[in-house]
Amino acid sequence: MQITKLKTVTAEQIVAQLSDAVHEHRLKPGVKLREDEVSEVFGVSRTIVRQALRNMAFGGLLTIEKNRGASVSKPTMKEAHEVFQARALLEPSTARAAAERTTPADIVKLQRHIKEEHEALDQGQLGLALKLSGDFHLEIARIADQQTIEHFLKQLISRSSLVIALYWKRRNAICENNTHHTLVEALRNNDGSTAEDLMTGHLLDIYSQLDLREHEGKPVSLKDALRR
Amino acid sequence: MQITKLKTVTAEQIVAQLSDAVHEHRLKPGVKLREDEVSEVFGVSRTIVRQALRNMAFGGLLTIEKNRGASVSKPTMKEAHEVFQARALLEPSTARAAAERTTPADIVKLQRHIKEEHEALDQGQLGLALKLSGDFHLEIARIADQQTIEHFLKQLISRSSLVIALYWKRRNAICENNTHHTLVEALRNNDGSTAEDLMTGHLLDIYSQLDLREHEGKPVSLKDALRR
DNA sequence: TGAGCACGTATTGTATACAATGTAAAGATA
DNA sequence: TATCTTTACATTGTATACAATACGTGCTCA
Repeated sequence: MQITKLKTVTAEQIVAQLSDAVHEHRLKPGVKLREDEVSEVFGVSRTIVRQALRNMAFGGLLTIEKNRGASVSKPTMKEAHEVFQARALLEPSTARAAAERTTPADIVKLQRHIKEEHEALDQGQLGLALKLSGDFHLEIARIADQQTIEHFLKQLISRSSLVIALYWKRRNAICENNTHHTLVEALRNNDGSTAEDLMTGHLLDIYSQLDLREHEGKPVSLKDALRR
Repeated sequence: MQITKLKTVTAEQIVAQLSDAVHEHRLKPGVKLREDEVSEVFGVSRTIVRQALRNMAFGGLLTIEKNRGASVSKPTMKEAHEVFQARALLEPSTARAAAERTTPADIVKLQRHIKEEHEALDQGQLGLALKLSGDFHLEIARIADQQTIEHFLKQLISRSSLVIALYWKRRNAICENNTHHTLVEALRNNDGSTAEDLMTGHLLDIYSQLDLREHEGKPVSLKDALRR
C-alpha cells in the first residue's frame, strides 16, 4: 500500500530549482531573493531556505551580504576572466581523460543531450539550451570519472551562466554548436588528443563571444558624474 | 585564545579555528563533531555551529550524514588521487602567472612563511609546519591574483591535509623542503617557466610520498573476516 | 526647496523549543 | 548463549519567537 508521504521539500530541492532558474536566465543577475518569499513558495520554514541560499552562495551563484540578504551574483569582468581561465585549465585535460574511458552508453547519453539542446534552440528557449549546454560539459567530467574536478566545474559552469547573462555580445545570434558534435565524435573514437584540442578551442570560442573590454568611465555614482 | 566576550563568535571564526585544527592534524580524519559540544566550546547556539559545519562540509573538510552529524572527512584513495590530479592542473600555471607579477613585498612575505615553516619543523610541530606549507601554496595563488583558482585551491589543500594524515608513508621522516626556497627564487627572478616546472615537480614529489597502493583485501567486516 | 533626522516597517540574524531519528543498553525468547 | 525486541536516551532536524539591523517615509529646520 502506498502512503502518500507528502514529503516536505528539502534544501537540496530548493537549491536545484533555484539553480535551474538561474542557469536558464529566468532569474537574472542582481535579482534579490527574500527569505520568506522563497519559504512561502516552497512551503517550508526560513530555516530550510537559509540553508539552501547559503549553499548556493558557497557555489558562487548567489551573493549574501550581511543583514541585506541574498541576490543572484553579478560577476565582475575580472571574475568573468578568471572563470574562463580556470575552465581552460581544467576542461581540456578532462576531455582527454574522458575520451579514454568513453563507452557506447555514454555516447548515447551525450547525443541525447545534444538533441535536446537543439530542440530547445529551435523552440527559442535560449535559456534552456544554455543550461543543457552546461550539462553537456559536466557530463564529460562525469565520464572522465573525476568527481573532484566535476564539483569545481559545476561551480564554474554556474558562474559562466551568469557571465553570459551579463556579457554576451549578441543575444539574438543563435550559437550553432556543432563543436559539441565533433567533440562527441572524438570521444567515440577514444581520441584523447583531438578531444583535448577541441575543448580548448570550444572554450576560446565562447570566451571570444563575450564583451569583456574595460569600459572607459569608472562606475561612478550619478552624483559624482554630475559634479563638475 | 580570547575569552573576552566582546563580540559574539561568528560562524566564520568557528570555521577558521576548526579548519586550522584539521590542517594541523589536531583533529584527525574520522573524528566526530557534535553540535552542542562545539556550541558549548564557542559559546554560541547550535544555529551558528550548524552554519559553520555546513560551510566546512561544502569545502570537503567535513562530511555530514543525515541524522548522524558531522565528522572530519576520510578521503578514499580515489579522492586522494583526484585531489593531486586537480592540483597538478591548477598550480603549475598559477605559479607561472604568479612569477610574472611577483613584487619584492611578496618575496618578503614568502620568505617569512618559509622561515616559520622551518621553525615549526625544528620544534617538532609537524602539524603546524604542514599548515604553513599549505598556506605557502595559497600565497602563490594570491600573488597570481586569481581569486577563483585560489578558492578552489583552498579546498584542494584542505583535502591534501586529510590525505596526508591518512596516507603519508613515513611520518617520522622530516620533509626538507628546499623546493619552496627554489620556487621563491624563480618568483623573485620573474621566471615563469622555471616556477611552473618547479611546481609540477614539487607536487609530484608530495604525491610520490603517499602510500596509495590498493590494499589486497577488500574492507570486509570483522565478522566476515573470521568466518571460514 | 533640500538636506538631515526620527521613527515605523520590512527583513535578516540568533536562540530556543519541540519533533524526528539514531544508538545503545536492558530484557525476552528460543 | 545468541538473537531479536523493547525502551530510554542522545543527537540531529525543523519551526518559530524574538532581537538586531537596514530601509523607506514623513517631518523639521535652515
